[in-house]
Amino acid sequence: MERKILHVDVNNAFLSWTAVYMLKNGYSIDIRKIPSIIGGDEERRSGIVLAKSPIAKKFGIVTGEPIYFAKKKCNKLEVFPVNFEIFNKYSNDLFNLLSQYTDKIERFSIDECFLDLTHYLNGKKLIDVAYEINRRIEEELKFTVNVGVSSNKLLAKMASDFEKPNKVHTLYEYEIEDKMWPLPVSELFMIGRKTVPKLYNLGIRTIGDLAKIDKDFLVKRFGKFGTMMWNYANGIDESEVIEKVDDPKSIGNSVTLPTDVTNLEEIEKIIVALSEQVSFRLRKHNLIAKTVNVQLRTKDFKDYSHQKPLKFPTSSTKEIIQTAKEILFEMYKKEPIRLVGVRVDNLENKDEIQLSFFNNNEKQDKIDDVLDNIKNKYGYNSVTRAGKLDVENIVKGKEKKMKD
DNA sequence: TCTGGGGTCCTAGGACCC
DNA sequence: TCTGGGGTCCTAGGACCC
Repeated sequence: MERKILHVDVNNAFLSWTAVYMLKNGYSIDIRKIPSIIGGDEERRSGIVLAKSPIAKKFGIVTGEPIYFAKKKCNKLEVFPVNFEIFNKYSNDLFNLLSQYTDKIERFSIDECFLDLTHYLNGKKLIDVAYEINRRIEEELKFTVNVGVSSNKLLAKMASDFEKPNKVHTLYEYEIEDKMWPLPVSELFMIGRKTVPKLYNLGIRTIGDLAKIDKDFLVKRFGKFGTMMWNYANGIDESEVIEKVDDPKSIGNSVTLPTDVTNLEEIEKIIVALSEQVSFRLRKHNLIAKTVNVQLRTKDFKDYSHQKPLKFPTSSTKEIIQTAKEILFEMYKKEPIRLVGVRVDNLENKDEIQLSFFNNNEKQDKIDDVLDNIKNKYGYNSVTRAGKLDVENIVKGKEKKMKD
């Protein structure tokens, strides 16, 4: 039986949400209608474009490029900061509205959802529901979305990417040849900047070229990825819309440093602050980790990562800091470091882990517990170790609030 | 005053075992 | 007595997404 799938994608999400928030709080200009971007902090060396207005786009500004370049393309460009508190609120508003239509809904990212309406249409037509959702979001939430309509997730997602903003598009199987095959192969989901040149070398320029090439040839050349590319180019995708109540598979925190650092003790302090944040989030999910991973990026953008199993699965701040430090000492080669990251992998539910494998250090758990409660009540930065304020500022400064 | 930060998944190659 | 080979697990690195 053919499935009834929608993909809902917020138009210029970060910029639109910031615009809605500002208008609501008395700002008279709609920043969606001027040359504007949402960008990182240039002083912190995280100055890249995260979202752009349609007018900014006309100046040739692209997502991901340095703000410095963007400003050169348009000298009237207005730059607004990131505020994830606002983004999460509007993301939840969107999700709650869409949840009225089906229980089978997947939050694919902060600004995208898949809906499976196969058993939830109650006699309505899928396309009518798509238009209704499109209209209701604009009226009730004051930002716009594109809605893609099809029989699987891949096609619905490709459809929502057609003409923007505020549009509803279908991409059914019988439309693939007309609507999808003429597009450049780079437009296909999962074909990124490294794969495009490889395909070009094989004479593959459009999604249609990819669809028509011999599948076995692609599989020999690209393995599993070849199978996936070929299936996608032919509009084949059996994956289910999954309501993701499931736990994360890894939790990480990384930070670009205001200046390159070569001093090991400095990097160590950063590692401590990052580990604290990671283990705090781990406990929030009631998870324990089996592996710790440390990432370093050198000043010329070379990334290194090393991992190490914890002696026993844990969410203890002390243990995670300890292991992260050991990894750092093993891997650090006296180079100038631009970015430092800590992440935990191989996560398990704390209640499900076998007791014999779980070294239950009640005293340490109690300390983490007390500090977590204070953080939950008064904010993450309310608890700070003596002499660590500078580092906290670097790590937490990323999340600094947008002041009017 | 050039290049974020959060993730997921895959793969090549080495270690180790029988 | 020159060099096996299959299976499994682990690690580092890299691809992609938003």
